[in-house]
This record gives sequence, C-alpha cells and structure tokens, in this order.
Amino acid sequence: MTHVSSRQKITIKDVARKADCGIATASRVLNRSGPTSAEARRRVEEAARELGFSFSAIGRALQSSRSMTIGCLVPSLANPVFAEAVQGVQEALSKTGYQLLIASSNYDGEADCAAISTLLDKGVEGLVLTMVAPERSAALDRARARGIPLSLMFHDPIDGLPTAHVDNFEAAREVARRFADLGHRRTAFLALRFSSSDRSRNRYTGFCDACRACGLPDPALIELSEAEANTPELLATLLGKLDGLTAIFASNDFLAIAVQKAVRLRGKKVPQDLSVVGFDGIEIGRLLDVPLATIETAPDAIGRQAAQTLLDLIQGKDCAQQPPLPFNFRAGATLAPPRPEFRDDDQGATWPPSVHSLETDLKQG
Amino acid sequence: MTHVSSRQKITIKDVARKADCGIATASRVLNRSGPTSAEARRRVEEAARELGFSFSAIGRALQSSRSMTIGCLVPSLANPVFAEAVQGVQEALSKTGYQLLIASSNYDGEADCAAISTLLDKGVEGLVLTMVAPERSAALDRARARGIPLSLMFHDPIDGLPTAHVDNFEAAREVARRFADLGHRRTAFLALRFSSSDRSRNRYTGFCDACRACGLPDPALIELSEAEANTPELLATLLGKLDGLTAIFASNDFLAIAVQKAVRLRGKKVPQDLSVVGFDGIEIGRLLDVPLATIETAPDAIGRQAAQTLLDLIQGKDCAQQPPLPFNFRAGATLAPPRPEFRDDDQGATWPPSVHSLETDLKQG
DNA sequence: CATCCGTGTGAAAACGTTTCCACACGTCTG
DNA sequence: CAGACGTGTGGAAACGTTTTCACACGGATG
Repeated sequence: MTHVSSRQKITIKDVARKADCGIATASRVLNRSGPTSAEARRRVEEAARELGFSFSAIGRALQSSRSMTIGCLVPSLANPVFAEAVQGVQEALSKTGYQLLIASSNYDGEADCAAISTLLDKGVEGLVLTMVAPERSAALDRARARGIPLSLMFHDPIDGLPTAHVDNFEAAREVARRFADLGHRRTAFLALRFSSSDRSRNRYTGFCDACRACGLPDPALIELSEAEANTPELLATLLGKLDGLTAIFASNDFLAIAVQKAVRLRGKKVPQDLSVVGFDGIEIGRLLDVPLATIETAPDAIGRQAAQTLLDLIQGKDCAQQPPLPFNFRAGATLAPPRPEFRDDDQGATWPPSVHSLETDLKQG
Repeated sequence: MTHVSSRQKITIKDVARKADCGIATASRVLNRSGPTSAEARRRVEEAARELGFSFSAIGRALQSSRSMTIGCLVPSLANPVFAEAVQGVQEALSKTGYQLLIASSNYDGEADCAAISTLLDKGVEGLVLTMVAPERSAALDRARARGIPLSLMFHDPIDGLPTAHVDNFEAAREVARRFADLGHRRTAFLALRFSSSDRSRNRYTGFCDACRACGLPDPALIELSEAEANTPELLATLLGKLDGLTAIFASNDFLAIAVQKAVRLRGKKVPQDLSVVGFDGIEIGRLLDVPLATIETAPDAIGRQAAQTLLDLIQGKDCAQQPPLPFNFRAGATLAPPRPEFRDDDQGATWPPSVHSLETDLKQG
C-alpha cells in the first residue's frame, strides 16, 4: 500500500518508463487531455499510483506560464480585519485551485513595494492588495505595465483599479448624523496611523462633511501614537484636555474600547459623559458590559469580493467596478444623548481645539 | 526613467543579447557568482537596468530545486490567534527571502490533508503546520517520507516532530490551582470544538489533573456548539443548569467574554457569582469593564519560533525540540473568591453533572 | 488498388534558470 | 621557448512539464 520513502522526487518520466510509453502519452492520460487508448490509460494510471506520482507545479508553471498562484499583500495579519479579509480571499480561491502567496508590509510603504516585486518575480497570476499608499507606488505601476490583474481591498476606487470596499466616507457621515440627531455638538475623530491610511482619512473627511452639513462645528482630530493607543492612562489624560467633548468617533473598534476604558479611568461614564462609536463591527463589541455602537463591515466579504473580481479579471472578463459593500450601523449602549447641560453650548473655549496644540500638550505632559 | 510597458516578460537571454555576452556571463554578473571582468559587469548591469530585468523565481526554482517558498497551514485566519502566529512566521521569514504560501483547513481534517499535498506539489521547502489531527495524517506522512522539513505550531510534541507551543497542560493546572487557592470547589471547563482540538483536550486534562491534586471534584466539561458560543442567551440558559458552579475556565478568551455576557444576562455578577478565567491573553481583555483573568500566550512568538526551527532544519542543523514557550497568568477582576455560602459545600447535587445529560437538556430547552 | 481520414503515439522543442565544461587568452615559471 | 596556471568566457545540459509535429496504423472511400 504505502511506499518506501524515495527521497528522490518522482517525475512523469519515471511514470512513462514504468508504463513503457512516451512522456507525452503519460501526460495526456494523467491530464485527460488528448486521445489515449484504454490500454495506455490503464498502464499509466497504475504506474502513477504505484509510484505515488504527483505533478510538479513548478515544472508546470514554467512551461505553461500559469503558476496557479495569486499574491496577497496586507499591512499586517495581526490586525483581525485584514486577517479576516485574507481568510475571505482564501475561501474564494480554494474552490478554484489557486493558492495564496502572502506578504505583509507592517505599514511600511517601502516594504510593500518590495513585497509586490517579490510576488511578481514568483510569477503570481494576480494580486490582491491592501497598500499603504496605493496612489503612487512604483511597484504597482510595474504590475500594471506587465498586465498582471490587480484587485484592491479596503481602498476607495483609485485610478480605475477595481477595489472591494465599504464606503468609508458615507459610513462616517452616518455616524456624524447620529451624533447630531442626539444633540451632540462637540465631537472628535480618533485615529491611529492617520496619515498612512487612506481609509482613516476618508472616514475623517466624511465625518467632517456631515458635521458641517448638520451644522456642527468641525470635529477635533486626534491622531494617536501606538503608545497612546495601548496605554489607557495616556488616552485618559489626553481626553481630559478636550473640554466639552461629548461624542467621539474612533476609527476602529479597538480604539473605541480603549476609549471606554480611559473614560472609566477618569471616573466618568460611557455614554453619560461621553458617547463612543467605533468602526469595523468586531464581534466582541456586542459582548461588552456596555455594548459598543459601531459601523459593522464584513472584512471576509471584502476579501471574497476582491478575490472574485481578480478571478474574473484573470479569465479575461473585464468587470466593472463593483458597488461598495454595504455597511450597517449597529446600535449600542455607548451612544446616547449628551447630558442636558452640554446641549447647545458653544460658550467657552473654541471648538475644535487645534490638533497641533494638543500634541504639544501631550508631549509636555 | 520608466520603461515602456513591454507586455512580454524579459528574460536573462534578453539581457545577455543586449549586453552582447553569453547567458552564463549575465547570470554570473547578476548573481555575483563566479568571476567576471569589470567591462562585462558594466555592460550587463546597464542592460539589466535598462530592460527592467528581474529573475523569474520559477525558472530558478526548477533548476535549483529551491523554491524559496515555505508552506503554512492553519485552521483559519479568522481566529486571531492563528492569524497572529502566521504574522510571526511571516516576520521571521521575511528577513531570509523566503515567501509564505498559506492554506487554511477550516477545521476540516480532509481539507488539511489536501492542502498539504498541494503545498508539497508547489515545491515548498518546508512546512509550518497547525493541523486538525496531526497524530495520524496521511499527507503528513508523505511529507516526512519526502524528507521535507516540518515544524508544528500549538501542538504538543508528537512523534519527534518539532513544535512551537505553550504547555497547555501546565497552564491549565495553574488555573485550577488558582481556583483552589481561592476556595472554589465546583468548577467547569468550557470548550468549543473540543474533540477536534488537541490543544483544548490538553487544557482539559491538565485542569482535571490539578483539580484532583488539589482535592477538588472533577470539573464539569461543557462542549459548546458554534451556535451556543455565539448566542449569549443560549449560554445563559446553559449556565443556569449548573447548580452551585462558582468558577469556570474557558478554553479561549472569546468564550470567556461570552460567559461574562451570559452571566450579566442572568442578572448575576462576575466575579461575585461566578469567577471566569480565559486563555490566550488577547489585548482587549485588559480593556474590559471587569478585566479578564487569563493565561497570556504570545502567538506571534509561537509563529516566530516555528519559523526559526524550520529554517534551521532546512539548513541541515538538526535542532532539538525547543522547550515550551512561557505562559503567564494574568490576574484580572473576573477571578475572586466565591461567596462565603458556597465555600466547602459538597451538599446537594453530585458534582460534576454528567455532560451527556447537560447536552440533552440543552437540546430540549 | 491508391487515397484519404481519424486515432493513437513518441520525439523534441520550449519555458528561464544555473552550472559544468571546454576553451581562449594572458602571465608567470622552469 | 615550452609548459603550467589563472582568469574570463560561452555553449550546452539539466530541471519537469506541455504541446506541436510527424508518423504509423487501420478502415473507409474513390
């Protein structure tokens, strides 16, 4: 039944020799391509089975220039949103025989250029990308020049590249409207790596846009360092400086939960003293003591759509840009009206405070 | 500067022709292997630059049978623990020029066999695996027979295969001891996909072992279906049936947080009415209203260690099994002594209730 | 009986590399 | 000056496939 551990790789030549036929015939039988006699089929199949033969994808790729591999680049798999998206890509691909070659950039623009090059050299037939700066990336241009099918994830449409995304701008507007409806006026937008993420930026601009449309003053923009995001104490002192703030929109759920913690540290309460809304819709948000209000998205669906688009592209269909995937505002107890005394007060310090002074304050503190 | 979009792939032949030299020379220059004249170097390098040449990894792999690719199989990237581990593998590998080909099994033993075969066919030079059933997997045997370097993640040592793991058994014992020290007697162990995860099983046996050693009755074993895990209401009714239970050990943090939610749903409090300890040490646990007590592990470190071991193996060092990676009990407010009236009471129903009856109850409910 | 066709077959080219080998130069040694 | 040696060099083989091409064989058609 099982076979001796032949350290040496078995090739189709071995099969052909054992079946006493030409390589071409063996190939035809094993691939069910081209005509073969019943007798030849029998002999080849037996030989292949006995030898435990299986094709070398490398030889095959070289000859046919089809590697059956697609490349995927995300900033980091440590971020569950990206990990889920990759899982989605994986699922869509696994039914088709394609394999996934992955790379992560760690939010470094240089690194993701380099990664794309390496993937290209490996002969991937297509690329699913979430980049740091897709607007101008030399590697991306190289890929397009080579005619490699491309599909983006999470990015808003750029340059005619197909992308699977939710409409960050619209989603953020919805949050602003909810704040306005409840009577909030002094709001803030909280982001990590703001400058290196077009997703965060689009959420911010959408948020600002709708604030204006609703007659609210501009939101304060708070850009956190990693240290601040991971240390609720730092976040707490930072929040303390935002006088009169009643509602905060965090650009992901993890930050939103950190804000809740920071508020508790200051002896205040969510939502009475501060309303919080997150983004992403992670499952744990539901299970919290005060369930998190957030924008639900489905990263796995993004991955699946991106993969499907890529497959279509590879097959030559030139598919139009898909509409954005739906998002859903999930109500949660972290969002409520502000305390009455905070309604309609535009007295006191101007709003929003300048971001610059905030940062300076923080560095001093 | 940039070049026309030559749809056609540029090979080393083109470079050689343009530099007016043989292929061998071009190869030697570009690889800095073997001797070359200054003049040849100049011409080849210029030609390569002008043509925008880069090597085809496929051609290279075929010739040298070094694919510079390693395969990685995990149950699912939707589980942040595995995703982080893969990120760790990635990091360790990226410094070495290896690329990662990934596959996920969705907790299906058949699928992970198939995936290993595909990876093998793609010519991976090594495999980093977290499997459903590593004890006996045909594909795994094939890999060993072929002499492909293997390294496992999360599994306890089996069969002489190197593995990067934390000592699940020991970690679980520590939890039992903490329970005992605080005066808990009636405990339970909560797991998802218990039967298909040796990790959960080892935690359970360790937990049982230490319970006995501390003179506690055996813990109740609660094996959840996906539906129960995701629906706090179901979990709540389930908990209601466990009379006298004062402490529960969940085999991951997500379950532990779900338990907290379920307890709240029943109008009870953690830790006063039920102590909860999780496993994994996810960051969010710290930020909860009642911070989660848990066993901290470092999945990325597991990934890095597994990758490093594999690299060593590939380079022919036969490295001994590494000791388990350290875990750390993280104290948290979800763990406290039981209410006094529950101390030392072995009256009432026998403990543990039979798992079977529990399940039946649930199906009826 | 000469042709034509369809079926099954195997040799060989091609895919892009690396590396072995042989060879053509010089320069040094005896 | 004959030989040995070192340095660059390019042709060609090899890696494992797929596919083109030519051919051989038999049966049907003129």
